[in-house]
Amino acid sequence: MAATIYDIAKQAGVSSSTVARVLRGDTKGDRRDSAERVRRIREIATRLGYRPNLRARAFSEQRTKAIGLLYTDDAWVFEGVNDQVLQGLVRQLRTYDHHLVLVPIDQHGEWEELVLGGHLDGCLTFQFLPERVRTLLRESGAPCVLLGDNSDPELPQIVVDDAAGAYAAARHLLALGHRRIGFYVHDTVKPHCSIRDRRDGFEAAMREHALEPYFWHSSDGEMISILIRGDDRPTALICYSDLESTLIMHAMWQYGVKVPAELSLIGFNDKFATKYMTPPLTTVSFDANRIGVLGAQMIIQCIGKHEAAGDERQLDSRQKVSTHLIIRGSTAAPRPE
Amino acid sequence: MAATIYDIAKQAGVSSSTVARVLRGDTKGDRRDSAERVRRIREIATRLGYRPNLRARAFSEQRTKAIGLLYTDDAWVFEGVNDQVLQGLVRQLRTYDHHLVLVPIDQHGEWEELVLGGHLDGCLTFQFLPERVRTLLRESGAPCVLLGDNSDPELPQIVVDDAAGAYAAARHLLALGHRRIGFYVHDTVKPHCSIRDRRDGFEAAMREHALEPYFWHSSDGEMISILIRGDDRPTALICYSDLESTLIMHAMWQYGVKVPAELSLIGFNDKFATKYMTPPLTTVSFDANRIGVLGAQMIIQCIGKHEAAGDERQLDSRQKVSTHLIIRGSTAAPRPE
DNA sequence: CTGAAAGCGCTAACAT
DNA sequence: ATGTTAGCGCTTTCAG
Repeated sequence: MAATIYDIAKQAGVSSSTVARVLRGDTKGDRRDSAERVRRIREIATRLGYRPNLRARAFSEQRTKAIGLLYTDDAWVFEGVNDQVLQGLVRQLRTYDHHLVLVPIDQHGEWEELVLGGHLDGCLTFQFLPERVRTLLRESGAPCVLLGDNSDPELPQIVVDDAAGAYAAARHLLALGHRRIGFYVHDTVKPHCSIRDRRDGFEAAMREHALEPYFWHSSDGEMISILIRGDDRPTALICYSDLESTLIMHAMWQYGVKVPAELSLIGFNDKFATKYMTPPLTTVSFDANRIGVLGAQMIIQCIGKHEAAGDERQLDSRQKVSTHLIIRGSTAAPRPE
Repeated sequence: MAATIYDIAKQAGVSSSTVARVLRGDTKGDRRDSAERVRRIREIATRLGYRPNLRARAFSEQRTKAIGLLYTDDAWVFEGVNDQVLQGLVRQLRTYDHHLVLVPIDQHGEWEELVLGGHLDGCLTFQFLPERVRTLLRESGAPCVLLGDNSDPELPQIVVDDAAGAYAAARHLLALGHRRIGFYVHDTVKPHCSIRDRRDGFEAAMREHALEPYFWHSSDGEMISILIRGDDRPTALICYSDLESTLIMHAMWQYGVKVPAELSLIGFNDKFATKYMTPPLTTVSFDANRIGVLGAQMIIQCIGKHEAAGDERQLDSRQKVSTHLIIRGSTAAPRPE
């Protein structure tokens, strides 16, 4: 049986609240005897291997120090760059003495218990959540922060400057002399604000040159057939993510279309493997880890338990993470026609 | 303010324990008036939007339904195939009404509070943990299950049949006619039982043919220089993971060594992208998701709270997940010399 | 079948 | 500065 403050109190011959105070470090004891007592209490606590019972504390303080990461789609959390967001998030939360709980939102609604039952002090999410979820969240009173999503202006959020990234990508291609440039999103990609934002950035750059901004939201099969059709095919393609880049790069290799000589390719996200593609992929990159770090700061701030450590300045409720273009081997000037 | 069982009790004119029982479904009420009461209590609970307070319940029941995933190395959790393990784990735990907490083990030892403070009913880990961690775990009384690790025979574990996978890989190469075959591990790979196991499987196959089982544990630079040196270089390489495959495949492309004509390559793990490498990678695959599912079942079984739903048979405390070889384009018969 | 009451271990307001 | 006491909301035993 684990030791409690009562056990310590009994052995030390003091009251439990004294023990609690001493152990919390709330001891201004200047007087001699007091200091001695403090020392003894500490000593007994150590000897007994005392550890505060977190369940009791959570009950008493009415908070668990648990932050939930809500998601409906596993792939979106684990398969993209969001794994890096997760890393940053978890580590940063630990520095605030909080921990992260993974909460997949399923049909059965067990997750509702978690949220409404007060097990979570706050929530984070990568995605625009179903209306029902958002209603429940509001009801629960737990604050919620959006990670890499700007679909709900009401919520504090960490967003990526996707538009700037796509704009830079397009400008790079334009500078190389490309004119027929397309933007491609695989049709299995779930709706997300980044699609809109990246497309916007791309189109802005094209408009500046009065060029047609081709856009495809289709299966890889369809996209590939467009790319290998001889006439009027784009000479450069900006892909929504590294998924598309991978598929297209592979298909071009199969069909003998040379990258970058016959087709320039730009991806998004800079996943590890794309650096080792043949050729290495030119890609738009951003510091995903930082999204997690900022998200952690933001949710802690929202919970408002931050007050004690008031040394950090307030974060604005909308943080933007910048993007930058990494130029590698998959882009080059188009072949003269 | 959230409604409690007392609020309901007052409105229904019954005691709180009656409410608790009814809400738990522990109602054998056959008698007329009783059934009516039950109905009314339920009705009031719904109207008040009652949700059991999880913090109070955790305190009372002395368990949180939280399972911790302990890890020291972010990469090992998020960057390999373990993300799939995670997916399976989280989903399966939900079906048991438990949730997963990510617990990075850091220097500062805040994680100790979590474990020793009784916030976790059980633990899982991918890695052989530092001695100190294991001691504390034992002390805390929370059961611990190993995922894809067999380094501690005392603990229940889910392991991968890595030896069989490597054996199959080697047999495939031998059948193609290769004789100089190597096994390569990148020197940044952290120590893990799978290295030993895969190597063992490889060596077993080589021994059957009385062939020398080359083994390298080195930087990619060193490995590459061996592969491009003309004489006596291996004609086939089994890589410890897809990391090595990716690096080697890329380097061979750079140096103009044809895969598979001049070098056959086999990877491990079957990550998404390897299917789209040029050429597509022959690889050893296993159902990573299943490791998570089994891990969840195992830890729940260890916690012993499973008893209520005794419909499932006991799991043996050592589960093995099988591997199989996926033959794609990166392996072929060696060039005649 | 129902109600009363103890207990889970800690925090915090209040009294000394 | 220290002790007393009242919660926090649920589960569970024990009477009735």
